[in-house]
Amino acid sequence: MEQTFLNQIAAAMKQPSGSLPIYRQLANVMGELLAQDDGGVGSVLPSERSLSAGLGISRVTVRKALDALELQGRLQRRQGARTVKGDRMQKRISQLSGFSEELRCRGIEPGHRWISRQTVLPTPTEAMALGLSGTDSIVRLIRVRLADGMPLAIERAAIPQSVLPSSDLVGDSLYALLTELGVAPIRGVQRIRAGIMAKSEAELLESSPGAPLLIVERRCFLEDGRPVEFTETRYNGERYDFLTELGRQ
Amino acid sequence: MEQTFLNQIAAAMKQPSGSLPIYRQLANVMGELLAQDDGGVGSVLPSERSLSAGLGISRVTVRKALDALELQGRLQRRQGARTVKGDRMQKRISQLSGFSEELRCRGIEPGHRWISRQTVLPTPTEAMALGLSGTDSIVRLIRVRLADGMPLAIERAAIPQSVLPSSDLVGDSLYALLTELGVAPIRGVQRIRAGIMAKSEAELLESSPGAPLLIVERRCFLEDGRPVEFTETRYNGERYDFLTELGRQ
DNA sequence: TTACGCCACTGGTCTACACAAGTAAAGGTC
DNA sequence: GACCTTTACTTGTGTAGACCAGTGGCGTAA
Repeated sequence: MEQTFLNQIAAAMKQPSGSLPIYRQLANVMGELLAQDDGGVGSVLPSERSLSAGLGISRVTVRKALDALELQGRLQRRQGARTVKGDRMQKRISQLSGFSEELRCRGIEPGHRWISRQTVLPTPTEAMALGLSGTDSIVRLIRVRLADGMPLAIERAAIPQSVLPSSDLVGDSLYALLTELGVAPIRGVQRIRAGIMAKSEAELLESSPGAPLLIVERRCFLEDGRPVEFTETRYNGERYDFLTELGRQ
Repeated sequence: MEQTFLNQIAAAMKQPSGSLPIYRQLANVMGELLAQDDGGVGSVLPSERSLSAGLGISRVTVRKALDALELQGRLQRRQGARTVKGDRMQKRISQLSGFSEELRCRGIEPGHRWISRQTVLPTPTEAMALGLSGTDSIVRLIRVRLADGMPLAIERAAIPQSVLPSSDLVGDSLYALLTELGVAPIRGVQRIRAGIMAKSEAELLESSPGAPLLIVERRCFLEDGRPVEFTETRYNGERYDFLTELGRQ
């Protein structure tokens, strides 16, 4: 087992992969093998030293790759004992991903119904969140998000016009468009709170006034700190919840 | 500035701190200094090499400490440019910490009022969450959590009796006790959802029925996967919310 | 058979060095 | 003054080697 694993890694590492650092390549390759591998939780992996020797990579570099994989929960290490495969298959909510992507990961077919899509001036809240003056236009997108055809949430997104020139460009996936434009956000902060459904919201969500709402506000940034998006999503509290992992360290 | 910063670190590092690895000591010390320091975001920190030389620590070790701090968002690094102070002062919810600790970080004085504290048989939900049979006893702790004297949440914790022999041992902080017993949890999963306040809950929280609730269920484990704690906390949705960071990578 | 201790091996920490890649400021040229 | 080049310095990546501490299997002694 160990030898085959090592050979698989060696083979995969030989393929050119765009001049990534070695430790990152190794983490990617091992991550894929861990995902494919049928062996359940607890499968034993090659030791650091045999990886180092077998791949011709220094042990320090191997450890950097393993550090990353351990942080992701893909493997478990214990001093003195062998490194074994980890158990976290679920997505962490701390990942930055679009609504559709997240739902598909849960095995649910995402969808949406547009409520409005226009270029307007921001509300004070939106202007504050995006660091704009009141006279800088934004693109505001409001839609009902569907899960397997049922209304799940009301989403209200604001993007500076300097980032997204026109609301007409937006198709199904906002994230896909932002990626295409080269302004995909990579950092963000998120606030989660509870609320009560108003009558207008209850109609859109096919529920009843007074039902619980899970409200998520999200601000996303580019690497340089430029704000890209401010989104408020009001989930039907009876149909949705969040899973978070609480971390070592 | 740089020299004083270096001296402060050197002084703090001299104090014994329980045989932690050097890189962890350094990360802690620098973390505290970053928190105290009045210099705003962007303050320049000493270079890796000057830290290494000034403290008599190898650069690799210094880098491990800086890696940890960067991961926490306490500082920002850019190849070729100097390392500067970061902007995240808030705690990440993905940290595993007790209620009191978390509130103190927000500058609020925590408190609690016991409702009950007993050794009983688990409910089916608790037994499932803790991986127990229905005949294994648990310690169940129910209390109202206070923030600056105001009721903030109702907390209901279940701990296997094999972990916590008696409910009498529990004082103010459950986490402090678990740490003392050597069974402090280090991993966990958390579910966040919304609900509506019932009459009995509204009385305890000094609110009114129908108000929003933020419900957090948490399962915590030891390193080896042994469950330690299952807690449901029902926060007053009008007085509390969660902040999460969404992550690069 | 059981208990203990040894030992090979594992991951955890640390050092010292080297080169690559990026930044910013000093200095010169026009 | 505006612009470009040089240069000193920064962080990023990688290597080789060392020692420590914990694990688990094997052999030996009770």
